[in-house]
Amino acid sequence: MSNFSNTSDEILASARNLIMSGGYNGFSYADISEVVGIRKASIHHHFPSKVDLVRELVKRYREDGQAAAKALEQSVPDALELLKVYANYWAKCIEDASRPYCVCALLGSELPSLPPEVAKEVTAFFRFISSWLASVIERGARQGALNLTSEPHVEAEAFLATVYGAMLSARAYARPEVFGTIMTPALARLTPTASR
Amino acid sequence: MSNFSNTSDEILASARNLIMSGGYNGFSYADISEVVGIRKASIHHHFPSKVDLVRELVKRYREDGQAAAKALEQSVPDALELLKVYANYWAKCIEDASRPYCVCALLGSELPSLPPEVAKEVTAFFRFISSWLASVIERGARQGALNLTSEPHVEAEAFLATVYGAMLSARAYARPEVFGTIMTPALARLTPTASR
DNA sequence: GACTACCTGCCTACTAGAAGGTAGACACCC
DNA sequence: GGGTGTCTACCTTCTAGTAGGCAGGTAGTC
Repeated sequence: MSNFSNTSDEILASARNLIMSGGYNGFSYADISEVVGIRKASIHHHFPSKVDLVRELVKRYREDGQAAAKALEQSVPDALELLKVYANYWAKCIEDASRPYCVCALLGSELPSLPPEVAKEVTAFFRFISSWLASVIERGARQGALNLTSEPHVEAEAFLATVYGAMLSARAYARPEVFGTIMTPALARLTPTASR
Repeated sequence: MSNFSNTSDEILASARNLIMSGGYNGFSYADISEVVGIRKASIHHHFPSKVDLVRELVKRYREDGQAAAKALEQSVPDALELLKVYANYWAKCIEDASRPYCVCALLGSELPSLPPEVAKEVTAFFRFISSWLASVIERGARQGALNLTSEPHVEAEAFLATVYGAMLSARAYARPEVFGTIMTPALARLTPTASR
């Protein structure tokens, strides 16, 4: 509560960036030490093991997501608008290359080879994000703000899959705009016919 | 051309399985040597470096995909049916856990940290699969076998993203049936209204 | 105020094991 | 005899992780 520019936060931030580009086995304590400007041993002081570090990282990632979701629901009452804001968040991240990939998308695909403690957190992230989207979509359907063709939870899974698939495509082709190309019609499909 | 049960094929097959679960940095020559029952040095005889091994692996993966796509187009003339067969191939792979993930999906998400030679092959795979899907969808639209709401190449990107996103979700929740849950409505949406 | 004790964050120096890779020998086969 | 496939033995570099020391700050006690 005293130190302003917290070292352990810097460690987590650089680990996040490194995972974002190469996954769990794609970075080492040496990589972090170079970025943060600290010795390897000092990282172990903050996070005794690599599992501790990544577990904490994913836990916070989920908690931050949960807080952002809550804030978003209060500031954006319209469900369709909310989904657009969510999609747009990723579009911006990918386009300006600031956070061009979701940490959990990468860890999720590596899931079978991840240490179980980390895998648990990653699964928890996906459960959160999918149930949040389902609740948003369910509410939107009740209010007539969304045009659904399936059950809300199915639409939520489809929407999530589209976002994460679009993220992969944007990366695989090295063409950030692909994300928008895929998301625009996906959002149009959810727009009520009256306002279309 | 002489050896029946080719050792280098066995090496490639086990590398494929290992990459499928943990990505490029998630396996080592020692892992392969255990599976194949051969010494590390013998693997270097077939594939001098790890880059050689994975480059060849992805190249063949793409070539096999191209051959399968060609064969599929001849045996399944209807575009919608073809997309169903393609989706069903992955559904089966995920459900019986034989090949529960696309090698290139994993390598694609790790793209920025991959050796450039490997990255090139992975990008080539995505370019192939997306242009193949676009051609199938374009043909289907011309023949009235598909119901499109966007340009064929946009529909192709959306379809591909859905497949790969659904793959990730199935893995992230450890629930194989999620793949089908997402793909069924996606395919229904492409079905012409007359036959719906 | 001074002494002691502890805590925090960082350091140097080190370890064991795993990583990718090499050198060279042996056996088999055309 | 030359090519192919395998082996043992080895190398270098990187990996996560440990041991122990030191500086600076804080808190308690006389």
